[in-house]
Amino acid sequence: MELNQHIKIAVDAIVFGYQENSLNVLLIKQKYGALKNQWALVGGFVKDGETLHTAVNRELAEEAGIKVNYLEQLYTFGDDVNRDPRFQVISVAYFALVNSTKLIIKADTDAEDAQWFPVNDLPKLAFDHQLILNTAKQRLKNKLTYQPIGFDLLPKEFLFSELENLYCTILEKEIDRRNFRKKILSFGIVEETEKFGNKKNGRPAKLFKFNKLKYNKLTKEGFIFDIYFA
Amino acid sequence: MELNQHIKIAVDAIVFGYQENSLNVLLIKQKYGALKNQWALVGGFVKDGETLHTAVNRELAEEAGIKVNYLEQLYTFGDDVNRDPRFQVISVAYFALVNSTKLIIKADTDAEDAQWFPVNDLPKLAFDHQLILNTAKQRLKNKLTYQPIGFDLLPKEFLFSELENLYCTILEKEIDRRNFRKKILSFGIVEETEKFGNKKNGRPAKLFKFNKLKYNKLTKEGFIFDIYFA
DNA sequence: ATTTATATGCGTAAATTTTACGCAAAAATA
DNA sequence: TATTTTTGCGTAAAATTTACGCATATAAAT
Repeated sequence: MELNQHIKIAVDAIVFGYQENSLNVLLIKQKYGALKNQWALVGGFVKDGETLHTAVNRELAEEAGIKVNYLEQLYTFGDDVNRDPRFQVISVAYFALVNSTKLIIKADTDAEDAQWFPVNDLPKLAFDHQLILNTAKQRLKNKLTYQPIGFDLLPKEFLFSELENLYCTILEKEIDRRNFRKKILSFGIVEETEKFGNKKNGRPAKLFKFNKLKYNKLTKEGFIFDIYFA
Repeated sequence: MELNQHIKIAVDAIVFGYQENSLNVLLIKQKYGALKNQWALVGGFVKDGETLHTAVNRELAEEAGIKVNYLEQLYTFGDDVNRDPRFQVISVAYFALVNSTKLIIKADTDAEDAQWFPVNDLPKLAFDHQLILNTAKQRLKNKLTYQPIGFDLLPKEFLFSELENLYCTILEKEIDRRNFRKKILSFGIVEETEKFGNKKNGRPAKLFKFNKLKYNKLTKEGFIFDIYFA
């Protein structure tokens, strides 16, 4: 077979975190190479013999040193042959969620600098990374309504007000606090703990936790997570 | 930059059609090459300088000679480095819908054979194409409930019973005929024509058509297509 | 010609879910 | 002690979903 193909393949990861009522994304500035001094998504070329999944996990470890709560393939970008000015590169983008309250970005990585940026206040990004990020934002917005992935952005135990704010912030919508709580609780996948959060004001609020096992069980029985608010 | 990468990139297309109350998929059997005498999805290697979109459209034209109603990227398969026994190949899979009632596929030429197969009665497929197909089936099932893509499998003008059967068949569910009709009509995106279908038995049924422009307009205003039946 | 079978088109009551709030309780602060 | 703030629970009205009934229009059977 004559196959003269010189296209290269890369993986990129959009890592979302949620801090102080803001949806943030992890960006990297590399020490060396083509991306020196430019903010970019975590990512790099796939190595021979490596799977896509291995490649993206390796990049997450090497460049950011983080363990994500959620990771799924987002989209493969290859409709602009000049998206990388050096040569033709197709990028398989992944979409990751972390509980960023416990994130410490290691110093001894390939990255010169790594920082959280609010998705609504980003610096100029390398290549077509802004397009990739927009796609990821849209996916997150959609998926939040039909899969229980919001929990992957919060600590294991959280307040209902935190969950509610996360939904309002990401979906950019007003949601009635009481109806939101009722609906989430009606699913039976979130459980009350004995602990209380430490907010300054108001009545002390119980901490809740997401029961993933219960969710998986219910899903097998036909349950469909769905929260949409007009 | 030292980049010694030998992974090759291909595109594959899962083409769905709907005939005689059956969801079918288009398969190709090549007479030469690595896929000789094996049923496989439409697909092939991406050429240097070609976009993914161009590549998949080229393959659809070359191998099947069809014009599809709907095309979207499905998933990129690259988590099994031996999915192609020859060398490491990553495949970007696309998902296509056609109105196969008036479709003439390029049958049995000297280079290949092309045929429709019911998705529930398939021959053994090449490589990991069965996995790709399963992914596509699941995507179709999901998407059918939240995007008006069922119309892309039917003729421009169709009977309500045809639309209803399509939903029942693909979702593998019983749906109340009268409630289904009411719900679809309530969206205001399907219009009655003056024409009637030619069924053998029963009261003559009006032909309907999908108004895509209206759908796009409503979507901009916040409308969300959604048909789920317990 | 009349009856029977089949599929269509419209309607409606009951059950369920969503929506829009009211309000008391538990804490911090003035 | 009063005020402010946030939480937690409740409930009535509105909207939607669900489960059907039934007349109608045609072809096929008698």
